[in-house]
Amino acid sequence: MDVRADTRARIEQAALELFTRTGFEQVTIDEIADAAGISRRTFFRYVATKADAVWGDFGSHVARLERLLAVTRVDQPVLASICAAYVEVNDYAAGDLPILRQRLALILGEPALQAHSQVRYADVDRVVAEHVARRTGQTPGALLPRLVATSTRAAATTAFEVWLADGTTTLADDLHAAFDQLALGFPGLRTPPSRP
Amino acid sequence: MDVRADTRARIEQAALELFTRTGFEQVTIDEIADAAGISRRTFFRYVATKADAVWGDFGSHVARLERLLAVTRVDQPVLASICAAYVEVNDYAAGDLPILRQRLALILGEPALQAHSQVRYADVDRVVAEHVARRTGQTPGALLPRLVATSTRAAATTAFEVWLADGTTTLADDLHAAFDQLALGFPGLRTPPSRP
DNA sequence: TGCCGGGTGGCACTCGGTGTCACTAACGTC
DNA sequence: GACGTTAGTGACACCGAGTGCCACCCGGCA
Repeated sequence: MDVRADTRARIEQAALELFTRTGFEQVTIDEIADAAGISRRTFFRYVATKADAVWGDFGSHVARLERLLAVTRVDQPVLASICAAYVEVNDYAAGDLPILRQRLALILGEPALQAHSQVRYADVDRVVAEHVARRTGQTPGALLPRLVATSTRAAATTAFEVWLADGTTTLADDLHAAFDQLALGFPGLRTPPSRP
Repeated sequence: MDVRADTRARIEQAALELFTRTGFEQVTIDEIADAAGISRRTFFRYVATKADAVWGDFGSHVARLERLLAVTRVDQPVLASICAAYVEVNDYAAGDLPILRQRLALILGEPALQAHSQVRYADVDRVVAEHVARRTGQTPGALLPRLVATSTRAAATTAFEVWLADGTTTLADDLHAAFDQLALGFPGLRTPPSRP
């Protein structure tokens, strides 16, 4: 089982490097396989699709988010609990930030990966919607749980974009900033461009 | 040019019918082409990808949204202007609602089409973000314009989902309900499940 | 008649993704 | 030591989406 983890890491590393250098669409599975020292067939034994090579094990991320949401205190506002969970899940060590940047740049920049992300985010939305439903006593399919799930994810995605583009801010700060706007109904919209 | 519009309509009609009956992934381009009475090669002259057969000319939709946003009055709240534009763009005639339902069921239900929708929505987000940027004097890449764009689209998508699943409500009502929640910072979260 | 341009179909090709089979290297059992 | 088992791998064939290229047809026009 150690071999598997090793080759999987080699695949992801090779894919990430080739994608960022040449562009997602331009890179062929054979090229990734060659770079990773495996065959084309073996590539698909480790990674379901080409796009999945960029997302590590996102499933465990979602599972962690779900666990965090399950143990939130009831006296905490719902949006705050979701924000805290997002922040915690995305609390990377400083050494991992460069790879995170690389991944995010691909996911947010390459159209094919943008498209694929929707499928991945569907799991996140489901988990958040169930959390909101539990908290408000509604069904997960009702308007409010769905809306909170999709718009908080929109907030998180936007925070990621800003964090990636800016380069000086903290991911946690950007997440908090986005969630604050959301929770207060966009007070920034009522602030004119220039006024002391 | 009349021939083109006709065959294009035949393609979309055949695709929509086959997709809803058999499922998006199961249907082959050859089958759509056969049903539309054209060759496989001609199919791709009218429709860029298999997924595009479901989205009519979404580009004109986005252009209409952009025009509507451009002429909004300055004294109208920004979120209200976006909501009104969404409602207006999606104001279908009663006779077109069945086809809209069919389309939406596919787009929101089939994973492959969900994924593709992300690319389509990127244009909508850009238009809305530019509108918000104009109104607030910020750049379209700043946090607030991006966030408003993505979360209003999330609201619209959720409204579509609820409208599709419910069957008794009006699309305009669902859109207004979602935007109201958003504009007020989710007052529904502060309402306990059962209390007179 | 010849020319031209739009619309079309056929064909070959690339590439992502899947199913199948054979091979090898462990590993334990008799 | 011979044997079956199992995990991991590679080779091959196959399917479907999408693209490039070329030949064809047909209506308009000089």
